[in-house]
Amino acid sequence: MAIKRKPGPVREKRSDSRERLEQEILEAAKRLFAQRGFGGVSLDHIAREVGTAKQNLLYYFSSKEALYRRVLHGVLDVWLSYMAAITENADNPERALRRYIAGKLRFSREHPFDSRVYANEVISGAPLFAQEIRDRVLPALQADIAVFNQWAEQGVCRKVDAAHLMVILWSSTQAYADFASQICLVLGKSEMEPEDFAAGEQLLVDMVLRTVLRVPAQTPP
Amino acid sequence: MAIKRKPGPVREKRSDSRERLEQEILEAAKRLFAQRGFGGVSLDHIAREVGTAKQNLLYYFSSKEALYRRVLHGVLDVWLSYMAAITENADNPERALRRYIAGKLRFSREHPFDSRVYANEVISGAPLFAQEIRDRVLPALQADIAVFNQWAEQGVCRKVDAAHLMVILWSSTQAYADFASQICLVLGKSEMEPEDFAAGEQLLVDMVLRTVLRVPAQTPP
DNA sequence: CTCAACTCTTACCAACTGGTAAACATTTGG
DNA sequence: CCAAATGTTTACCAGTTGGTAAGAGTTGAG
Repeated sequence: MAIKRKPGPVREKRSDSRERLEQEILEAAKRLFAQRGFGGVSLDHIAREVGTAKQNLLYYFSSKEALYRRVLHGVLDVWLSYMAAITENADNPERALRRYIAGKLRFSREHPFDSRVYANEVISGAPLFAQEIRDRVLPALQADIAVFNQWAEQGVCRKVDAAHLMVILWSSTQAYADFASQICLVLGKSEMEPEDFAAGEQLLVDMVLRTVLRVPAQTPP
Repeated sequence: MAIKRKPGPVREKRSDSRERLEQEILEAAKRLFAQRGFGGVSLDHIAREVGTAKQNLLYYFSSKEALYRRVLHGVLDVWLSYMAAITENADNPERALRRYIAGKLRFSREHPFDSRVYANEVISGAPLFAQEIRDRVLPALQADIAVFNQWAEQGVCRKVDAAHLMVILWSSTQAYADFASQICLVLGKSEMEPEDFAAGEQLLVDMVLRTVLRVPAQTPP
């Protein structure tokens, strides 16, 4: 549990060590915030998880809220890094949508804690997060919506309410991280497996392409 | 803020008064748990909201966890009461799906706090809730899935992965309660209006019917 | 009217909360 | 090797946490 401060044969530079511990703290904090929300986690709790003292956290992060904000910021970095598919494939709606959905589901599978931290924050009204969502998420999203509207105008796809389509895409892909415990109960498994993600992806892609595309996609019957 | 304990002209029976206060406590607790999660709310906090003392909560509910469980139980009551559409309309897939989606969205609009309490609990792994989900939600859900499979066998609708369809239906309808703050940001409003729910409903119904039905639904083009 | 049951309040408690101050230990540049 | 910068620990704090014990008010049935 407790981490070794003295490294192996090669001496670790102090700045490296600092960064490593900082990352460990952020990771542990993320896990715990994801599970219990901001108010349900104490600094002591996080510190114990990392194997150091609470006061040491406050050396690295000036307050609990500051730590939480750093976690949120990191979560958003990861989140956004999975979101570029639509604008990158603006010339090909089908590919754009397929990749977008695949990316978001990959995010849910690879970063469930990030997804849950995000969800917790939004559910509680995003008191600390609204500004950052406005600054970083909204522009990306509005670019996506603009691409949709462009497709519709060009007649290459059906006119849909792009904002609500995004809501549906988001929520159903994130559900595979946030509501994993419930999906497991439904599927009768203790843990989700790759094929479950694949099944969800296939269905969601099918639904979206049927709705959005003018010409049927080359889906297996 | 503080509630009057002395009632109006007609004297209130003791048992009525008790029940009323109990309900008030449950309501306040639900609101707060919805926003901050179990760990983020203190008994004192709830008590102040109701206008009584923390110790009085502990007279009505033996512990914080007991109170929380009661809230969860009530949430599930409401949740389930909106869920019967599919089995009730097993003879008519289109109507069943339309009503199911409409019902779940109505739940999100009319009971956002219930939805959020549910979401918080599931996100944190449903430690206290798993059994009740197994006992009360799963049967209803499996009945719905069975209806889907029956439709598919009868050839009246396309073969879809019913479990994952339910996941998508759930998550996207609940998103209109749980992620309301984010949807508002996207829509550029401070609050969602009935037409926003209607727009989401229309799109979701469209997507589902296109995917599930063999013959196109009578949707306006 | 009386008394027992019920409701609510006061007084506590030990454990924990986020946070501060300062002493101590360790590295590192010069 | 030394001093200054960088980390870590110890000691502490006032406020809050969930929970207990016991007393004070209030109510309704007989």
